[in-house]
Amino acid sequence: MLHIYNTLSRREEPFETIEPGVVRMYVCGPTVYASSHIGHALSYIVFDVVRRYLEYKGFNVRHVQNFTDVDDKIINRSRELGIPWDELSARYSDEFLRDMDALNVKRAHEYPRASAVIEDIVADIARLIEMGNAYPLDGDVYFRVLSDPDYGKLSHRRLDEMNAGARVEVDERKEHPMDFALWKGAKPGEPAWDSPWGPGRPGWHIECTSMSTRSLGPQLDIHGGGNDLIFPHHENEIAQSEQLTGKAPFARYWMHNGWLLLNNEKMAKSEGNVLSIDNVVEKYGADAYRIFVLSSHYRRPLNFSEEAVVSAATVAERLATAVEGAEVGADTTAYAEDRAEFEAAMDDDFNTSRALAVLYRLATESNRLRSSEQDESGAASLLRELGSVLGLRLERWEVSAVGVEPFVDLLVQIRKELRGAKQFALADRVRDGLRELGVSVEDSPQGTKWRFER
RNA sequence: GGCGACGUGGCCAAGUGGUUAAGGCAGAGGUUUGCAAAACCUUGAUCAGCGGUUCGAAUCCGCUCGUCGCCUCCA
Repeated sequence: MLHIYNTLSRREEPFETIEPGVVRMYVCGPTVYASSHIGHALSYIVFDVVRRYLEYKGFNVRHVQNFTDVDDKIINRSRELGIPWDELSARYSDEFLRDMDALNVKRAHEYPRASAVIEDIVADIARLIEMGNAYPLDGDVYFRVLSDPDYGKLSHRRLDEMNAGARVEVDERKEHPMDFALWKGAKPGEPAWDSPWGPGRPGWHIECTSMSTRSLGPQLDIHGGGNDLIFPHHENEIAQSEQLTGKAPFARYWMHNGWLLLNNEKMAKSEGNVLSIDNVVEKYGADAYRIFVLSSHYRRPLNFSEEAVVSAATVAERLATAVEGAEVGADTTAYAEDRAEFEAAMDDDFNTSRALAVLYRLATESNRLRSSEQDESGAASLLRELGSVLGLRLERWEVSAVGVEPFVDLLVQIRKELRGAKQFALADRVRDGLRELGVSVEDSPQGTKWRFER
């Protein structure tokens, strides 16, 4: 049985859904004001694997992920660039989807946008005011944290222990320093929507409440996001949602991934130490980055290093080699133990590191059988199947070098004739020359194969 | 100040009370190869330090040292 670590209880809990067989999963999406980086990629790969594994287990997963497309950072950036905010957010949300496709992250079933649900948000805020959980203030609206007796239960902090204003100056007009904005009154020139409290835009946290309840109902099975979202974002979502719907828990399992570090420091735009997704995918390949991410447990912080990703790229090649040319969809019953071990690892709060060890063993097995001229298709098929649960494509890397293939084929054919004539010096010159051009040539009893090298 | 994560062989990383501490990368040796490449086989650690609990600890407790994160920008 699947067990998931729940941030709320700080324990692993057996996974039981609200509705049998159905998983309602909401993952916090990006604020689309700039390119996403490989830290974001880590998070979405983690939740992609969660989804894929749940689907493998037979659950009908309903996966919703929002785009935050109205907020201060977007407004600021659009001013800097002189581009309308909606154009800017559309540009980066499109780019985000392309990046996710490149990483083989399955698309969510729905991508609600904050700007498209303003009416719902206004209605929810009005209701919170009506119930006494929120109060208007000079065109803004704030959530009254003291109205939620459980406030702090996710992050396990108490209001009186928190160091309000540690990073941001406290607005003295608020009733309580931790009260947070549901609605922000617009300053001149800012994007604004009409509301009972004057023109403005939604605060950050309320959009997730409005969107998740509209898309998935008042209660979720899984709510996920990065570690840093625990406080305040998810804490505030819980407070709003549970007060609003009167139903608790808002989400049964709160999952949070650890942070990606670069040079042992948090990867963040403000630190200036970010690597772009397309850059890494192009250089190492999507499988390599996924293997790098999945080789450690998702809740642990992970340090990005050239060496670790290169190592993952080597592994990706090895796995791809092991399934290359093998019959697809062969009988895997002989490998039931390997499958069971993979499932046991994944059932243990998605222990992908252990799960990968099963794939490595299958790769070795497949290669060994093949080289001893036995049928490797069972091992290879299971490797493909379990690999796809981890979102691995297991394809050799190909350059879209349009039109050069016939020339390479010709050179390889000529080299074959030279070898046949024992003209090894010349044959090696061809091979070395091709390698310098990025083409590796491999001889085997079955013939000669060549491929582009990264 | 409050809350939390972590320190396992050169590198990455499982394992959280009990036979020989998974696995991968790199390195070394070997098989194969005209030579290579790919593949396969073999090969290394007593778990940051100190003290304690226990018949028994990497695994529990305490302290020390070190690293990282959160406390209204953030996946």
